Amino acid sequence: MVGGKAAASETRSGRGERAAARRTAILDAALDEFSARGFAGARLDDVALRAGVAKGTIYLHFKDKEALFQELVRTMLGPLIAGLEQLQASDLPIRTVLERFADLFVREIYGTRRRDVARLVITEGTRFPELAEFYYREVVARGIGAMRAMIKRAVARGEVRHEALSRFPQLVVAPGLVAILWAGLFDRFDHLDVAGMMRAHIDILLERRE
Amino acid sequence: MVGGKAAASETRSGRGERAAARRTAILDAALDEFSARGFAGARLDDVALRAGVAKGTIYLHFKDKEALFQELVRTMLGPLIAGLEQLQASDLPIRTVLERFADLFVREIYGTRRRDVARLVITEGTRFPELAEFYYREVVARGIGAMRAMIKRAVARGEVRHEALSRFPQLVVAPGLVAILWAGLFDRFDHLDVAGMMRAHIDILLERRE
Amino acid sequence: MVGGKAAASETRSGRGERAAARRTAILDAALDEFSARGFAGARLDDVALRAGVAKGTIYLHFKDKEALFQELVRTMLGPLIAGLEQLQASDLPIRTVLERFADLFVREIYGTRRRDVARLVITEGTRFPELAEFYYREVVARGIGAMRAMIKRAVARGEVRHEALSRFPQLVVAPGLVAILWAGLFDRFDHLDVAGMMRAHIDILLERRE
Amino acid sequence: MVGGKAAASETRSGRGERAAARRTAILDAALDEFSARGFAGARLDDVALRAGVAKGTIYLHFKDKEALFQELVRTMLGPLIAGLEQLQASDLPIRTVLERFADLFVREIYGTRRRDVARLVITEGTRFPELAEFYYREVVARGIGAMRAMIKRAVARGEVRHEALSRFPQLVVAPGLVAILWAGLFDRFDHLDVAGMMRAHIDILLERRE
DNA sequence: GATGAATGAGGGTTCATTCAT
DNA sequence: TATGAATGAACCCTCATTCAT
Repeated sequence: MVGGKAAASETRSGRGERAAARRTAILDAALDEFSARGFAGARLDDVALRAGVAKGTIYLHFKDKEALFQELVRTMLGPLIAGLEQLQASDLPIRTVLERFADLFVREIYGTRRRDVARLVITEGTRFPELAEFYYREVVARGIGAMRAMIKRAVARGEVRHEALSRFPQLVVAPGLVAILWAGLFDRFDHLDVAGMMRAHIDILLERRE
Repeated sequence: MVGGKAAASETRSGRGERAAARRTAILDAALDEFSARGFAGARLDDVALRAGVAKGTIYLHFKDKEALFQELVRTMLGPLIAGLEQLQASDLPIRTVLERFADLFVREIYGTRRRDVARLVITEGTRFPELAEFYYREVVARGIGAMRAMIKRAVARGEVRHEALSRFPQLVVAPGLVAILWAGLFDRFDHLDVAGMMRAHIDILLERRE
Repeated sequence: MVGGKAAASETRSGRGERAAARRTAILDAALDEFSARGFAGARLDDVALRAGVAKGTIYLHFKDKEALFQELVRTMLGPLIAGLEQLQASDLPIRTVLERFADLFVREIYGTRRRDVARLVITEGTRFPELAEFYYREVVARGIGAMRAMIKRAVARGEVRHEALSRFPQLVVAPGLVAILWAGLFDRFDHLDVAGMMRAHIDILLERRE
Repeated sequence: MVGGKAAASETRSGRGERAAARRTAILDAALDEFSARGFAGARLDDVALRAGVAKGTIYLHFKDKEALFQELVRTMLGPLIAGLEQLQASDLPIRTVLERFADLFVREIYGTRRRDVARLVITEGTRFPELAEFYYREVVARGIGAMRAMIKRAVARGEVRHEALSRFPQLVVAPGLVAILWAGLFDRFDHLDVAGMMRAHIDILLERRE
């Protein structure tokens, strides 16, 4: 993404710009390597090679391997957290909310490299207890809470018939997890039409029959 | 040398019995360590310590670290594959099948150490392409196929209204995945009633309302 | 000192014996390297090479580079501390005490590898504050105290005329320091007859004229 | 380019003056760092930080880390060498010479940063053979020679009774070494009155009793 | 001259694997 | 068979040195 050879043509761009580009290149490369080999299995040598920088350069931007990993996650998933807040407040019909949610998921996570970051959170979470805790507090607990509130309202309005769904909002997001894991493990054998699956899922939750 | 000094202390249990016990102890210990630290992060030193054997002993039973990991998975999940076959043939009502399936999952996977093995397959699958392929072929493809066949029959019988479900049997097992991942990541913050969730899930799929 | 080739002929010697021999070989090699290059400059690779072991073997015996250094010092100078206690109690004529002291120094420190260890304490002490403190408490403070007590007694008996000497017992041991430092820095240019210097020193302190 | 934009801000102080100030700042900072961590342990990053210059600037003034070290020593101890020559020629009473010598030591070395430089020569001398050789030739050999000559004269005059002292002039300077080393290692535990010790030392050498 | 980002060789440490006992 | 000391390749990280700006 940021090639060494391009330096000459970048004469114009300022120092900070180049530094940011390098940082991004390192994060990109790190995502590739962590995804392919996991945190412990990834080698910073390979990250550097892939990013087109020297090994030492990584340490100009990140304190150590763990910081690189954590910043990778924060940088890429952080912005999504803000987006979550809006859903909570919305008073739209539940179908609209779920469709937007599914659409957001497919376009902003499943369809981007964030999918791999999410996979990393899932697969490495156990080894980074604070990371798991952070995501529980900032994303999961809030998301589950918001979802539960919306479902309760939808039940009250008669939009949702399964009252039990409010006790297990996890059921709403379960297909998203399956999509992310399937992509990493089995998509090469059998491609999964995630958008279609999400639509079917919503139809089932809301009892629309074909 | 055979039948030498050690004979007296071997009393009843045969050599093979002791060897098997050791093998099991190593697999048990390996599961603990791999679960806690991942494949790359686990140390055979710790596995040996936990198993109560010397480090070298591991190599008498397993070719190397990777073989230990693969055999751990095969040993613990293998028997389940056989069980899967039976479901396929059954001609019971879909609700009964799903309830048995959920029950089986909760008792035989979620409630046992197999849960951790399943987690390992999910979290380390990417680093073991053949493992992923093996599980795709032996478990996932077959399971998805069987599930799809059953759903189609159920749709034909009018037991299931959502025809799209047969296109995405993944939706049926999605909560199982959530349960396994939740247990490893967030259960310490917020315990999940998995059996309850599975019941709610089935009710939603089959449109029973409370 | 402990050659790898000799292994075959050591079949008889027990495991612990070999381990001790290796430990000694590593300490020997470490002393050489630390003496030649200082703590920071010494490479464990070279220590291992010189000791005839693999680099990893060092870590079977010592936690890390610093522990190796500290144990080197403790192992080699520790026994001397015990010897110090005896001098304190003695009621012999001051000349006898000083002569024995000088003799002990020349034979047990200056004439052995302990000389290099002592040099290391002096040259690296600043970088190992606890080491410096340990030696201050265990060796220097006690030694100075014992020396002062003996000098006071000697002054009272008329064996020593310079009462100020009891205020600065450091003057008694100063030539020992010079000897140790001279050996490391200048002996190759100009050999110093340490035993002779110590005799002259005592004569001066006790005012015997030739 | 020469006499360009910077000219205005340079007002009175010439370019050379500023360069010299920088050089001095670097040497000062280097002394601090080398003293605290030794040659190998000191980081040029820290030297630059402490000197208030960029890391690269050090290389405008010194070829490399070793040159910085060597120049530090030469710059600070060089002037003393000249002073040594005078003593040799003097024909004053030995007591006067020794008192001046002690006074010079306390004021010009022990009481200044030269004390730390001297410590460095002692502690790092082994790792810089040419430095050790240089100091042997320029300082030690000459100093010892001058001292010996003076002592012989003093013996001839009857000022000194211990003829052996001329064989071991090291005994005259030994307390100076003790002072320098004590300052770095133990002064924080037990302060040493160096001036008092030097006076006592001279009294002992010259047999004045209290 | 001055800067500080970038480099990459080097070194401490870990750990899977081997093998003599 | 079982052991665990020994090995050494591999990897993270540091830091002296360079060089484009």
